[in-house]
Amino acid sequence: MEIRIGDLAKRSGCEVVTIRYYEKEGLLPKPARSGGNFRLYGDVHIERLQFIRHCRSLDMTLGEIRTLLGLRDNPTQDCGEVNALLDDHIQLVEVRVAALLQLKQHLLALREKCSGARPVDACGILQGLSKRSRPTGEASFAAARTSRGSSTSQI
Amino acid sequence: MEIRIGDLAKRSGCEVVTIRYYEKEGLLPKPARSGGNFRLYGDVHIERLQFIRHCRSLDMTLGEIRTLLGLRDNPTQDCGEVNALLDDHIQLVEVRVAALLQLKQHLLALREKCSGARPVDACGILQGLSKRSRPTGEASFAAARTSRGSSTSQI
DNA sequence: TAGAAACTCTATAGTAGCTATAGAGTCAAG
DNA sequence: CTTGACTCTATAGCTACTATAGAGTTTCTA
Repeated sequence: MEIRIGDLAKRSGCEVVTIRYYEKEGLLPKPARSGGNFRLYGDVHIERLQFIRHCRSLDMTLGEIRTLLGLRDNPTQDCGEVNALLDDHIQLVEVRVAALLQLKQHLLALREKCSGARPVDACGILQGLSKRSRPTGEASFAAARTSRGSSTSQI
Repeated sequence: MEIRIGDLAKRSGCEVVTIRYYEKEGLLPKPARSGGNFRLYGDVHIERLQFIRHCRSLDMTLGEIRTLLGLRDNPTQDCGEVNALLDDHIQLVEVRVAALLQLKQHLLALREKCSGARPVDACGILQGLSKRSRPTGEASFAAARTSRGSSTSQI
């Protein structure tokens, strides 16, 4: 059973270009080609792409996924590395949540400085932003930084 | 009082290249130049860069900051737009927190599938990742996606 | 069987917010 | 007068894609 890239895209819920991108990045093996040079995928590719997309839906980086795929392809050792990778990932998420919650507190504090429709000159928010912020101890919010991407659809 | 880019970097806690980047992006006005073509900054630049860095520490995008700077530079209208921008930003943070918390639940559920040091072939995590995940309703975690940047230091 | 629509191909550039590098010029101290 | 610290411009790289151009292939319809 061989399908073309468009069908694989529909099945996996990701874009055609993304599949080609994964191939270029070495996450998906190069598939066979038809007479007209179209990519032809089989069950192995379908399962592997599902694996990748599931990992992505859990917000793993392509680097982490590469590691997991490597462990899957080399099933000699024990799965301690898999556990460790996932534990690290969970911890990362926890750090991000904490940073975001603190960030939200700062934003709310700032928001309270202006409630009305006064002229911009007198706006407490803009004035608050000009000062060298030190409301409760200026943490680094780098961990909270996010992309505003479109949805990662289901597989 | 005119300082060079390195001093401004030290004062603001951001890199020299970042300052030049902000200038290129039109967030910082082009400064005067010395005889040797070095940038010379005054109080106006210092305050403006502090404003920018504070906004960045609150995780605003350069686009949002551009808007705020525009409102600051055009102080004719009321500050309703400032409020609205901040409200949007707060809401965005809330959405991200919710997405991350759900993500964490999925990760923890996955993590429970393997606890021991069994061979990778039998690892419940890898097997869980191969299946077309639908643990409790596969949300889109796009809002939780983050960069793992270095710290945004204080100003 | 011709033509058009739908699909696929490669290659390249763009996104955000920087960071890193190369290669050259400037300035102050010893 | 040389050393070292600083600055300059321009370019490429990072993540995980997305968008575009221009060409070829396959499939459907008239």
